[in-house]
Amino acid sequence: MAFSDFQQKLTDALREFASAELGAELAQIAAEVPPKTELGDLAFPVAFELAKELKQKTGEKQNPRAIAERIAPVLESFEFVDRVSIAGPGYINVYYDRAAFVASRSERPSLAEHGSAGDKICVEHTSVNPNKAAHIGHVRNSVLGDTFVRILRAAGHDVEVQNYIDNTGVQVADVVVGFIHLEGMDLEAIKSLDAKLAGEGRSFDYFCWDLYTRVGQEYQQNEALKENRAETLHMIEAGDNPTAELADYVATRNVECILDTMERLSIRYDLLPRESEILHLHFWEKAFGLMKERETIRLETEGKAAGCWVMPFESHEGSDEHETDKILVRSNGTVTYTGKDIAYQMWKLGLLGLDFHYRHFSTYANGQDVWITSAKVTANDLSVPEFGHAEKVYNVIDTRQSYPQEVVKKGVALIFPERGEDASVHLNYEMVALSPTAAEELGFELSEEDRSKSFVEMSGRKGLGVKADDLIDRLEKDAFAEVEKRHPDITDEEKNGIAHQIAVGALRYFLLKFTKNTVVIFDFKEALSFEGETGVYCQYTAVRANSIFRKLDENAVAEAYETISGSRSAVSELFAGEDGDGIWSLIALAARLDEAISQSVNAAEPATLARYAFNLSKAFNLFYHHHRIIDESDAVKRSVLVAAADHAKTALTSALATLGIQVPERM
RNA sequence: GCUCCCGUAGCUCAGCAGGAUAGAGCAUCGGUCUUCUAAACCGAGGGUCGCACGUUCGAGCCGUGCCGGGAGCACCA
Repeated sequence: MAFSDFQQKLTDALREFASAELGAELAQIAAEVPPKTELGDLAFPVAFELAKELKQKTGEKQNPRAIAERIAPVLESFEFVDRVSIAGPGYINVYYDRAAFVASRSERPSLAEHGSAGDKICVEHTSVNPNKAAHIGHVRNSVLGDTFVRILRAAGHDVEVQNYIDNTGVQVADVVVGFIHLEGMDLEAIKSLDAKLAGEGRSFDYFCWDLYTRVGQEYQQNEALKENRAETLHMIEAGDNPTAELADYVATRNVECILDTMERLSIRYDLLPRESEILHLHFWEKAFGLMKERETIRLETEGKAAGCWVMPFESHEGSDEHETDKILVRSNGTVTYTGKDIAYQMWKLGLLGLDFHYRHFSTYANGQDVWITSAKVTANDLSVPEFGHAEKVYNVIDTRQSYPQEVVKKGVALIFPERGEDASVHLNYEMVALSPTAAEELGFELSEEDRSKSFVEMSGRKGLGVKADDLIDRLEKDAFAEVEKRHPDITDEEKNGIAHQIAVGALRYFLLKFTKNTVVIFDFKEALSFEGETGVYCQYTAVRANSIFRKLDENAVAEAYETISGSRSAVSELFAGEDGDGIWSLIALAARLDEAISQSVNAAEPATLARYAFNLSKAFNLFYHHHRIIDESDAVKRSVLVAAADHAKTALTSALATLGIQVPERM
């Protein structure tokens, strides 16, 4: 049984007691982890609240300590509770039975079993415009999304991962304009360029990155090119023409490149829904019809938005410059992104009444398949899984898009009030910006104004950004050098493998340690660090733990648990002794993994789990420096130390896996 | 103008649903490797939690006002 189960039982008992004996109905019972191990494993400040409530009821002043005294025996009656103490003005501190707990080997009944079947959750993340290489800002989105997916799965949910491909948007059009009008290329020329780049070890998405920047610069002085953009965008949206075909090739190649980048970080997808299918399979028309039917939108006949279909939006004030309502259909009849997203969200929730066709896109090295949407029915080499039909949807999107996301959420809720606004969650996070120093290290000339700012925003259009693959390459190179220092004897292949795991650990943790609404100001020194609060520190800790078990006999762990079970009183004595609190605090922290995961889920905040992994690592290192495990001569103590290390290792490895961080055999 | 977010140690950030003496990393200074990996550990210094009022037994957290910073309010996404 885990600590979370203990807490559940105790709060239930408390609630019942308060109701039956004191006549107080407690809706929520606060519980907290005491600041120090000596103060117990769980604390209830509930006596303060009860004192207040009883005073209101009876008019008599109540002493919280006296109430706490009455509650203590109730909690003490549980077999997993060793004792209860009243501390300070009336805290009820619960101490678990340490010897009994440590004896139960922490086999994780993987939280998966807690989940109820059928509550499918859909998480959309990454959704990088397929017109250039991914940069560090995109990676924050992907790492947050992927980690949240892992956390949801660890909490027992069935999750489907979607990466939306905006293959018919302005950004793709811009690169297409570059290929056609700046490079003078047709589809065949692009294909041979692609082959040539591959031969030179250069990548297509990097070429597009530079080309996109050039197009952006050219627009500023070339009006004709801007006209080409509008025309190109129109051709791409319409489909079935050479420009659209060219755009499809460019977008698809960029998707492949971006998926390769993400695969380096162990980030994978189930489905790639494309905007072209939203258009061609008439998802919008269907949603549009439903919205008109339910009168959630109206056709504007006068004012600035005359001729547009808009959704009323009262919570935002209008002004001279800004409209109150959100335009979904432009006066020329085309649909805005927000409009298309409403249709897409409805599909995700299984509310649209239409479906995509699907085509197998590729298979990952681990055997997982990725599917992509298709406008046409295709012959399937594998049976197509069911996509969409989710109970709940999380959209991992930059906080700057909060306003349109609010419109989307409201739009869906207005059409399907029975599902409400809760069905769709905008998992928003702040951007990644560059420190002025980092921008200069990338070779960008900064204006006086930029230099005085605390950060510089990245810009795909200006080509200002840290490309994901560049950063991973650099991390792998640095990690390789560190591995070589420590293990000169192993093969390069092994070194590369370890360096890769370290690089991924460093990068993922770096992006997860900040809470979502903190702007990450990217700094090379910090991102490349392998010391202190980093993923590498956590990995190193787990590696240390593993090397203990590697040096122990094969069945030493099983024997340790047997010894503990057979000598309960000696174990209790040990825990009551001078090393007791120290050893127990590690075991207790390891037992809180479930709580860290459910907190992460409830707050939709992966940083919570990242911090937990770091704190557990610190606790293990403290323990490690305090005790010699293998050399311990006292058999009982040695067994407890082995069991404590085992509890910690299991929890840490599991926490790291949930963060998408692997533990190398050595490093 | 309106909406949202932020302000905690020199720097970068945590701080759970309001609870016990406000924490971590980095940086600085001083200690630890014949040992289960020193990518580590221990110690020291460093705080009017932006300011002011209020609610509460109790406020970094809640409310109001102010100051300072950021983002958004497109027929872009």
